[in-house]
Amino acid sequence: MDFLDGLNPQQRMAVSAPSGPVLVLAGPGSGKTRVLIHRAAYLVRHAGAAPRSLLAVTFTNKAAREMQTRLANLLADAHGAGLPSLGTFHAACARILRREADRLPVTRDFVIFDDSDQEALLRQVLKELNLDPRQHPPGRIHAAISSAKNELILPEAYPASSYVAEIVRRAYGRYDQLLRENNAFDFDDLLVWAGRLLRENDDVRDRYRRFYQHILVDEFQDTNTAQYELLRLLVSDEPDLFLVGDPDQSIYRWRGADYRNVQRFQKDYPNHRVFLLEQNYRSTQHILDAAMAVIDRHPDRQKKRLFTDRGQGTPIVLRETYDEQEEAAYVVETIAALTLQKQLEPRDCAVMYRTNAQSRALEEAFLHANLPYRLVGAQRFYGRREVKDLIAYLRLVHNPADQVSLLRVLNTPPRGLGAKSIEAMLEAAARSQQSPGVYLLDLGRGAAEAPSGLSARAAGGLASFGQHLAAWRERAASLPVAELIDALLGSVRYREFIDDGTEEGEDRWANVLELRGLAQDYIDLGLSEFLQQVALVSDQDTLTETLNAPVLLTLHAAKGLEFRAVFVIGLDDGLLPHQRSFDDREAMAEERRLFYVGITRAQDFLFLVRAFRRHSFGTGGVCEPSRFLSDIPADLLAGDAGHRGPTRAQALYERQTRWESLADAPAEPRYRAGMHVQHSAFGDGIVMESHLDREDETVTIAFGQAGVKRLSASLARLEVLDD
DNA sequence: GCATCGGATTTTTTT
DNA sequence: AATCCGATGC
Repeated sequence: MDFLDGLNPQQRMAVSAPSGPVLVLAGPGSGKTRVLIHRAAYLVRHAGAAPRSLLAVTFTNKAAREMQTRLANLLADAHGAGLPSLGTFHAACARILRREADRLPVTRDFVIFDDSDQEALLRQVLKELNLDPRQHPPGRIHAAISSAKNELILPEAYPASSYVAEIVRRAYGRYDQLLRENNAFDFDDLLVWAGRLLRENDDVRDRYRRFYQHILVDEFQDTNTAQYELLRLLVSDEPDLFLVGDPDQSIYRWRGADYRNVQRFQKDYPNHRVFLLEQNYRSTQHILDAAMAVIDRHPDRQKKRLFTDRGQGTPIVLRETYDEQEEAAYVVETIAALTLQKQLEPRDCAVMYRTNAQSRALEEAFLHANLPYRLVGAQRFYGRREVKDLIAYLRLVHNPADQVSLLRVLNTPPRGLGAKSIEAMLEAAARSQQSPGVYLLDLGRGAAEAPSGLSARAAGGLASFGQHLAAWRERAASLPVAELIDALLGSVRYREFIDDGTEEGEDRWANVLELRGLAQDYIDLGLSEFLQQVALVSDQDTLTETLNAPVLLTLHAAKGLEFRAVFVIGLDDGLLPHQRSFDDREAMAEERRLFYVGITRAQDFLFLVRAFRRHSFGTGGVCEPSRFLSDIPADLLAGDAGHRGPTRAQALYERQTRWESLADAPAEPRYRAGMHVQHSAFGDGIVMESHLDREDETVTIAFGQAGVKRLSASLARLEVLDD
């Protein structure tokens, strides 16, 4: 079969374009991922490219994974020649940096600092510089440093244009220094240093240029300066660059993304070709018309005309509710009604909002209705304390120079090492010109002098920690990660610390075991690769595909997804567009695009919802409808936009009756009592009970070895052996 | 060294 | 309103 079949003429032209710089401007739902994947396949099948000479980069792991699977299918019989390199910008950079570590101010064992590590390090910096973290919030300084890095501005070049800027400049310099001392890169460094490596080492650059002859980029509108420069360094003078993107969907400006890279590219590569994908395969014409009405108000943009052959569809519903409770109730009720009428499945529905805080009212409403839901983002698995603790232990074992991790675990669980002992230890380490971790190792085997002025107990505690660390390091060299974790947890009696017998304690311990299970799943990965995996994979992936429930997510998180029914809630001026964007033209334009992204996620049904009154920060206020709403022509809309006032009692009553009928028609649990399952850490077991809760399925299993455990189905990776 | 209290803070967050 | 951080007191 020819894989150009099934593509429309525009898609086909883009896919089979001659080698060279290509820009595909693709409207929402126009099959841009499809085009990217087919282009990769085309290069291998028709242009005779070696799969390995392809590099495809995406922004999310999810996109990378999807591409991987689909590409593997397309290239199924061309196996043996290997598969293209495929991953996120950050993962690709980490791979390169690891390989070329001897040219860098870190060792091959460097670790990757995430946001909370970065903030911890910044707190340390502020302390050193005698700055009050209240007046200079670490988060804000971190943001400033991050955008400087994304703009490729080095600390020395950071403009000290104001007092605050001077503070940032100094913090930035010291922060970077400390990162090197910790043998660490932060997220942004991965891009910055990969670029630096290629810029400063001609031989390395030539090597990669020869190796990657074809580069493909997804969501190009979201690249930042560092990423764009990196691309320029990676391609030769006659580049085969295939970029896919949509400037109308650029929503990460505040993270340094610059859709003007699209224009920059057109200027830098005057011989490029542009392809426009305008046919939409996702939404009804009503939805597209509304989307275009919103985005056409956007100044200076290349106009795209979106069309579909899916027909007009149903009108868009605009609904004004009294407050956020009624807003949430309306959403739940409507989803309930749609699913009861069998118009669609619960999983076909999504609720999108501007800020995470808005999920709260929704969660309560779903909870009250006894309906399950799936929440994207918010409470992150890797953000949980116990998970971070364990990762910090592993990182310390892997890289004793990692001071941030050391300080995190040194007294966790408490072992009598308080602020004073730690200070003395840091001082002694500095005096012996060692990183604190290495110093503790020395102290453990009696090769270093104990810190002065400490109680025997504290000094003993430090030495004993050093001995433990040495023992773990020894084991790390020979044991799989999962077994190292066992040894570690056992020797610090972590379970006793975290699991206090309450339900919460059990959950915490279960999270620890899930991480262990993950290590078991990636049994082939060494400690280094495992840590990198953990650092670069976010848990957007925790989204359970199997649970049949509506999805709650921010508009940002919704990009790239589609649902039959979409509710965009909180359409109030001040929320969308967000108040903080009011006085910034560019920011307002981005709010508009954000709304556009939300609208264009919908396939069949679109609900736009707002509340007359909204409680924020304790004070309840009356709000105006979003200014974007007036851009949508009235003839596309249905609903009761003029209806105001407290209909709560009535709504409450209705809710009650509908929920009762719904309670017995929830989504199906995946596991049933009596099933025989296998867990990577606990072995074989029998399911005793399983139920759906808010965003997941909780399974109670009796394991032969490990006893009875309650696990969450989305994380546990259970394998069903037989029912 | 740990618990508790008080005060400040509150956009979005691919990696 | 709720949460998180830091300082204070035991």
